[in-house]
Amino acid sequence: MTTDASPHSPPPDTDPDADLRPLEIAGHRIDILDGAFSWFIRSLDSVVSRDLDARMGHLEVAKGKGKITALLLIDDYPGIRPSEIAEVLMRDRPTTGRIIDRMVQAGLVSRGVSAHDQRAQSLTITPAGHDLAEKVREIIRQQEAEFFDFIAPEDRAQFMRILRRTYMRMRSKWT
Amino acid sequence: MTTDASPHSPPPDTDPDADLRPLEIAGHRIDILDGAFSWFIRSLDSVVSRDLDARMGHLEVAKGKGKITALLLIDDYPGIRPSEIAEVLMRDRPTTGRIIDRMVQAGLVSRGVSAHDQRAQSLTITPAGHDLAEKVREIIRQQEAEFFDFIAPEDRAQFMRILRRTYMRMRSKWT
DNA sequence: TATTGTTATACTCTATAACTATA
DNA sequence: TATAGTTATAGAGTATAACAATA
Repeated sequence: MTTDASPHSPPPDTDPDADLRPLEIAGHRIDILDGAFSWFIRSLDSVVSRDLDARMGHLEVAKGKGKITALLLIDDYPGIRPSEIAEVLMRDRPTTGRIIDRMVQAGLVSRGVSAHDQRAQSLTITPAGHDLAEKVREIIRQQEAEFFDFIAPEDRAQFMRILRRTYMRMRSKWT
Repeated sequence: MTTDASPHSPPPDTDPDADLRPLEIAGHRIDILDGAFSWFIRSLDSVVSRDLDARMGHLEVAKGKGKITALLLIDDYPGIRPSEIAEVLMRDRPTTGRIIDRMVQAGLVSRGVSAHDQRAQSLTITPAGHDLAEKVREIIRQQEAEFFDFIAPEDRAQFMRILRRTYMRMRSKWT
């Protein structure tokens, strides 16, 4: 474990018992919440999303969930359908449709009709959309490197493994 | 696609390499997103929050983040101040104030003036608020037991440890 | 009859800046 | 001057049900 002196060195994490102590904030123990997976996941989400919004600045896809994923999917899979995007997002179709509406209006994506099914749409990226996708990918890489730098190197692989597992299992609950 | 003959059978959980394979959804690999902590945390949040909302039904504190935490804090710490709640929530004071407004209007919480500082408020729970807090605690316990049942027993302690660490480190970023 | 996607409605949360009252 | 909290405003996401068109 390196002790690379960071400019803003965080509180001493040298205490091996730190992981076992009850959480204390503003002088109050957060007893009930401590121990609840849901509370941590929801709290983490707020902070990560706020940081991401700040990094996205005023790009078309800032704010909310789903826009980034939808953009990158369309960029990677020309002809993908809204319902497929909805499946990845675990959102309903009205919500997904509105996300796509925006991107079409912003000139990032264009809608076509699927060759195989007249009901379905075929989504493709525009040049402007592709440029944005590249920018977004770079921002995500930066956030991973800069924002999550506090995750101990020895924890990274394990954290990612558990997150992936959790995500895949959650999908089955979603139906 | 009509060539959708590919078997949909997801990887059996028995496969030890499942953790290493790229994620595939709706027949598409989610390459760039796979590997990003932010994406998993944000996706997990959506599902957990939706499940929680469903369990909360039409209780006063359903939907959104912060209401549950605020209610439980006030129930546990009579006289707590809005700014302390804001610190736990990692939210600004306008947002926190509005959460409290609601609870006051719903008769769950009452506002007083701090004995030590005329500027500050002293929040206390009402009988109705206390009853609700008890219900909420039970719902959270149920969700932890039922919804997160898919987290492998051997992963639980480690996942919680990493989540707690991550949460505490994130606080320093919040400022 | 089931599926793909849209429309309409009503309810939320969020961010920012400007304001007051007290310390 | 700094802190505690409020008000005002503008912008966005969310859930639900009902709808049209195609399979």
